[in-house]
Amino acid sequence: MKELLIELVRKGLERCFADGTLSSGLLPTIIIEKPAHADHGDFATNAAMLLAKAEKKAPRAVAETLIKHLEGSADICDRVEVAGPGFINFHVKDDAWRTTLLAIDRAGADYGQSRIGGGERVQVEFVSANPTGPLHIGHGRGAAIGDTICRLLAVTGWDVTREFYYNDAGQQIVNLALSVQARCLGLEPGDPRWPADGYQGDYIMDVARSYLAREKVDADDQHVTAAGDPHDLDAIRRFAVAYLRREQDQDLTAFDVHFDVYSLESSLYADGRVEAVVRRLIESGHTYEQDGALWLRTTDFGDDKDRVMRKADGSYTYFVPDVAYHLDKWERGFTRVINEQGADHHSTITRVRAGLQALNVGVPKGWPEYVLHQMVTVMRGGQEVKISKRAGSYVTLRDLIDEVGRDATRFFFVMRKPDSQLVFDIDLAKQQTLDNPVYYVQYAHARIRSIFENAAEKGFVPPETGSAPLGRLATQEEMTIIKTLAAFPEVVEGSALNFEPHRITYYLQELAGQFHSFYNKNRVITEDVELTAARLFLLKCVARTLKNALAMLGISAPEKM
RNA sequence: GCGCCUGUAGCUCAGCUGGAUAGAGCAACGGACUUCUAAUCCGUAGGUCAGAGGUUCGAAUCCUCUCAGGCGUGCCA
Repeated sequence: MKELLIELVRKGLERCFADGTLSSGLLPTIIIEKPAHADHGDFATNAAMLLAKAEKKAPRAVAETLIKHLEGSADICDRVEVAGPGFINFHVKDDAWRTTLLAIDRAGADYGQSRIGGGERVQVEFVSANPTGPLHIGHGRGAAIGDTICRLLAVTGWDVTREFYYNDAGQQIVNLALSVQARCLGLEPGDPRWPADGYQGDYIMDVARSYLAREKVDADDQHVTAAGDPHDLDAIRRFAVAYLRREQDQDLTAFDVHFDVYSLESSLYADGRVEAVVRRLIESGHTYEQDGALWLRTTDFGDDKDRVMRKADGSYTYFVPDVAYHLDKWERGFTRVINEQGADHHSTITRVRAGLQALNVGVPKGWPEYVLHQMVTVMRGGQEVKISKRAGSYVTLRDLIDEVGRDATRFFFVMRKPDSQLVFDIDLAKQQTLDNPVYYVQYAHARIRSIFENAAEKGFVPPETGSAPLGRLATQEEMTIIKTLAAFPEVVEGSALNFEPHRITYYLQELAGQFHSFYNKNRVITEDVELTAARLFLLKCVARTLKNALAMLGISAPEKM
């Protein structure tokens, strides 16, 4: 609908310029928006106000001129009028609105999709948790946001690759192996022989027990059988990594999050990519030695201080393999890469980009793109649940899924825009009441299915496309719903382009609310066969749109509740 | 000190990239079940958009400064 009007206005302006009634010839970017108030019509454009200055005429006068040159508007609109300081308001015909239902029904499961991505490849890296413990609530938010962004990009025409990167080589992993070994030997935290930075969580005991029992673990990307020898630290390390990766995979699977590619930091060292990047950075002239360390002059690329690449002990700081990894992404041909991360790691952005710029291989300055999510605090019983990773006490993603369910957990994680800190109220998420938005939305879907079941018993079936007497849809509630349904593709597009999954949750709540409102005022199944058919058709479109939107969030649309 | 994020109704948050009279859900108050799911709906009340300047036809939105909170600012990741 919006596109039709943009085209209408554009042609109108061209006519004005052609016959000289408007002289500037400046074609502004035509913006069609939805006015805040219903009396201002369905759509409005500010084109005349934008042109007023160049035309040296009053905005309203420009608007009047433009309206006279809009041809074909009568097909779509009842009224087109100048309003306020110079807006042009479009009042779209009810029939034009009703017609959109046919397109929705025809599109079916594809309704809401578009091709703005043009089939371009895009890689999204998210979660990327190190295999040193279970996924916590912060990873959960990252998983939900990252996966939803992938789903949104996929339905808007991108070719999406989901990637998970993890560190299986650094000091953290050594600490992990030492911790498991300590447990194998029966040590406990506090023992003088307990490793200095050991992991104290109980899950370490599970790893040790499994290792000693010579179990075999299958992660998505790793398959390891335990050696069982408590003195073989290398074998313990390999086993522990695979074990914890498997745990993470199980959690992610339960969350309906799946990856196409796993990238290991160790592989960057093993095949020399890290060394190669260091060599190329030195050749670039952006490095120097000082205090026994090798530095990258990241201040050449907007950082506020230079950063150490190679420490005095000869090992590399974390961002060097990060640069090597991102160079690899670039060389794999991903011109578009999005990294979803916690905002607590935002300092890596400048460093990774600086490293890539220093390499001078044609990487654009803003590449890769980042979506950062702010912290999550967990509330239970009105109290904040404190997180202490060292002591091993924190709310895991698994806890949440088990306790509040996958659907509610996913909904809550994407309900706020990533930039906002999120308060995850476990009690609220668990409630199966109207306070809980995910149930509110799902209930709308289940309710419609229930109506269909009821209708079927009376011999009514939602009509096929084209055969529905749409003209019978005339109440205010019905028209409101139709207009909301018609806006869905734009909402999806905006949500995808801005990496803002929360827009879908707001849309869902709005549509569900409008349906509930309609339901309470109108009966669907009545003696009036035509009206019944029309309303069943409308509800078919509502259920379809709810289901499609929920699917974009990885949330189910239940038939019954 | 510096960088990033945030500040909108009592609470939790939207506000479509600068539009017309700033919205929703909770909480509060008052209503609606002999009818397709009351897990619902209808109504009332609630605002110095943190504050001060600026940009322009027009600012919650853009710029500057101030205040408050979070996160970073490591030869940790």
